[in-house]
Amino acid sequence: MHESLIKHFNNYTSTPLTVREIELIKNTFVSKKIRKKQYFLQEGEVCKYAAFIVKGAMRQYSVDEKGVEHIVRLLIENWWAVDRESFVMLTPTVYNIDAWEDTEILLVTKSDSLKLLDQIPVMAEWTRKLDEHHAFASQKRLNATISFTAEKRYSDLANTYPDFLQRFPQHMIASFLGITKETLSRIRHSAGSGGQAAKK
Amino acid sequence: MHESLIKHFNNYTSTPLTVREIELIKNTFVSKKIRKKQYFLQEGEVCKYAAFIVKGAMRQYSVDEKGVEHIVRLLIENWWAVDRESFVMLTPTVYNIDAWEDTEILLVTKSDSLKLLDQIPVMAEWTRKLDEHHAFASQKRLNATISFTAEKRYSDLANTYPDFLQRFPQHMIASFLGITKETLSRIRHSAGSGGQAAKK
DNA sequence: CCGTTCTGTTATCATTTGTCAACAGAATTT
DNA sequence: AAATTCTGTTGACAAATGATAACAGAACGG
Repeated sequence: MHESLIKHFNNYTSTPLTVREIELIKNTFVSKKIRKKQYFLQEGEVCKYAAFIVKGAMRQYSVDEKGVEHIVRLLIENWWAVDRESFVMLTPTVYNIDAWEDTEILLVTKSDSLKLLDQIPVMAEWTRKLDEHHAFASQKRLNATISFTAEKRYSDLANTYPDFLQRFPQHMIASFLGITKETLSRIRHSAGSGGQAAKK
Repeated sequence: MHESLIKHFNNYTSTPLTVREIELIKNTFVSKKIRKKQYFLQEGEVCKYAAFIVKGAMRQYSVDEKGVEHIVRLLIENWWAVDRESFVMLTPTVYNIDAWEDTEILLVTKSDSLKLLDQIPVMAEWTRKLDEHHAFASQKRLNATISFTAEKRYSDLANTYPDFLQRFPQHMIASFLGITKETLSRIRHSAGSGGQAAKK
């Protein structure tokens, strides 16, 4: 069950984890299952856990005054479900995170993650790499959002994360792109070129 | 000249820098002046330096096929001008960074920054804090971009970074917000409520 | 099995934003 | 001082997107 997490660590570091370190990690991360539509985090709470997704799919979103959901992240296997600001600063979150598929996650608290950071030397490198990775992705997405048309953003998404289109319904993809589901529907049917419209 | 950089370091760490460490930093960061409209980085280059802005203002932007500039970041004193992906991965950048005011910066190369990371223990903490800070800001901006109207984004900007409105012309603010200058002009004049339209 | 919800599409109309063009005052350059 | 560029505004029109509603098949739950 922890195998994918170990793999994930090793993917981001130059030195593989030792047996002892692996044991430490296995003893620290707690496994949990979340059913479809269950909340992992709700607006107003403090995000007490960071969750590594072993299997399943989740989404992170805010809700505006009109009750409309705005999805800021879609999450699948090997991604982390966490509101980092709330997790690090211990402030109430403005986001909700819930499961879209039945999901299996590995939980760690802030204090436990800090302990691991002390006990496992390569954790520092891992954290840095992951942060960098995250910063790159954010920068790209921001640039795409202000520079590209909705159509281009959709085809980018289709190329970069084709899984998303299979696993999340269109209205969630639309929300993630910052457009309505009707607009996405039209984009898909007009600009059939890049779209996997007819894929079954 | 390096004072603001030292202050900046101490702001992000729990332990102040020692005299020796301060010397090290002063010897590593190279001062440079850039005149208004000069490039610090051009599309296609590798971003060899990270630049701490001591005084002045800069902007980072991409240019699309039609030649339109899309500003992804506006930068002033105590901010870092760098395309992190290019700097870290040594890949060609897709961005341009240039000076909007005559600007004084402190430069560091990747290898020098890694040396400092070895020699100064609190640098690791500093890096982490800065990355976190950056991640929080990115998340917020992303959420704002997909959730809020252009009008709300503008008033948010006016509240969060009032300096920007004074120091950058409106067409840059507009580009930064992902709208045209005409739209921004109209927003400012209709929704006078939150706007500092009449401020001199 | 039936009713309900969910999902995606389409149509119509309203709103927002973009595009193009013209303009005027300010700032800059020569 | 004159010419040029920069900046911000405005108008008219076009294009993109949103809002609302209706619809139908799929998936789901009792």
